[in-house]
Amino acid sequence: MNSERNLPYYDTNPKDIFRYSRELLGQNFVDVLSSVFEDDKLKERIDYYNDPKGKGTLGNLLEEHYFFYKPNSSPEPDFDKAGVELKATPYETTGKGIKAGERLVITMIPNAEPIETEFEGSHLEKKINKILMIWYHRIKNQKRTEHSIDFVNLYDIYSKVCAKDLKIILDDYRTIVNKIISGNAHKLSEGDTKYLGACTKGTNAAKSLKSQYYNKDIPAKRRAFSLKQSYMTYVLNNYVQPGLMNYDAIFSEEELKNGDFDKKVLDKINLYSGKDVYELCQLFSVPIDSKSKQINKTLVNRMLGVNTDNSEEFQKANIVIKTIRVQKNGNVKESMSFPKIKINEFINQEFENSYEYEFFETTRFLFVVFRENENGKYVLSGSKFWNMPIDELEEIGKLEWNNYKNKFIEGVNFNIKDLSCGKQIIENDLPKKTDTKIFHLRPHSSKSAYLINSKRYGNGSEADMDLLPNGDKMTHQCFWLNNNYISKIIEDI
DNA sequence: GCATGATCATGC
DNA sequence: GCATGATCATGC
Repeated sequence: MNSERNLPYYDTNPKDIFRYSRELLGQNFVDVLSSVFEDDKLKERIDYYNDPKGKGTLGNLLEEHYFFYKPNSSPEPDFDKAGVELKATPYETTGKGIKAGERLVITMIPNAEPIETEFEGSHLEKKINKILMIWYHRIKNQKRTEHSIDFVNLYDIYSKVCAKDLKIILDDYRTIVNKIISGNAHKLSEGDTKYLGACTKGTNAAKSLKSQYYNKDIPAKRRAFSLKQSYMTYVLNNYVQPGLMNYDAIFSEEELKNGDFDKKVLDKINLYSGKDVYELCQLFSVPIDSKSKQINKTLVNRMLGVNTDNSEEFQKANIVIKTIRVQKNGNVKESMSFPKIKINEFINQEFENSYEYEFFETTRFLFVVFRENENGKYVLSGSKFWNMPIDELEEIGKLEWNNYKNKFIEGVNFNIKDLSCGKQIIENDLPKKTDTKIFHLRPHSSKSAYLINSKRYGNGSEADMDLLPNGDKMTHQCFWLNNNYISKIIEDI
């Protein structure tokens, strides 16, 4: 069909497509349209692609008006003769550099028919093995068509640089396929896997449940295979613009030959089970500083054989290392903190689109447990990977999250309490940890600071406070994963 | 001994 | 100075 068209490039060879694509560099999407349309028609097209409710995506724009083929949702690659899939994808600038703006959605996971058990020869393989990535700079409040196209790369999963990634992607494919075949498609979550994820499709995924092929009783959200945002950030900073990020890798290609990344990680840590923190410090020549709060995390990185704060694989997979101390009495010593919230953003979100939902759905944790022995020393007892089960997140998590949101909207009341030691603490009537099962909200700042009825309290500064709807301010808050919830997760290690 | 509010340590 | 990870301290 393509042969009938008079294309400005050969669409049978990936290299020709790539060369032609590179001519986009430095242009924005208006430039692309301007070379094809004039006047009213140009204006109409620009408006069409800027309409946030419209179906025209920037990817469609390029397909239709730069590569000159009709957008389709076929399971075949976009450039079928060359076997190349086209993806326009955003990147963003952050304080620390650049990051991928989104996960890269590849192709729908079938729900009405069997899933292909082998990656090789699958629909996914056809769509993912060669991807022409066209990266545009997404800037807040800028019109979509004005984003500039800054990078173009041909991602080849079978290339040398991706060799290690492929092993992990194959692991991930197996994980997802196994969950679907066992009739658990409704329990899929992006946190289940490392580079390849099963993401929900559409903003109303929760409302558009479909019956699953392997379990007729329980419907599941429609999901798509995607490359996780954390992985895309790595691709951007290492394959597209090499040298921007540097992390030590845990494994060589040879070590990953047979897959099974998770087990190999756990083995590396469990090798040191039974040793206390003091012994481990000596073993890894880590200075012993009793006041250091991150010594255990440093030790975990050493056990994994990396000298950077995080490893390449964990960075790509959005795996977060959390060290956990369990006291003699069996209790987890502390709840686990997360980034602080911004109350005025928090109350204007729906749970399904919230930072917390996104965080817990996509993040995979490596819990490393240190248990206190009879001498009061903390001894490494083991480790496990964990991500929050999606049903807990969507039922209990949602309820608890909404209780906080509603309380903020309704109004927070304070009680100023003078302690006998001369200090003052400010109590509030937000839901308490005891009211929750999974997570609770608590202060998180360097100092406490409040503005209540125009009066200041606490030792902190303006920067320690967050604005409430009624104009009062309170110390920055963040969600904490309850220590007793964590206890149950790690009781077997 | 635990819950809750307050604060510390580190790296950039 | 701030984000992040982690831990402390008081009162019940």
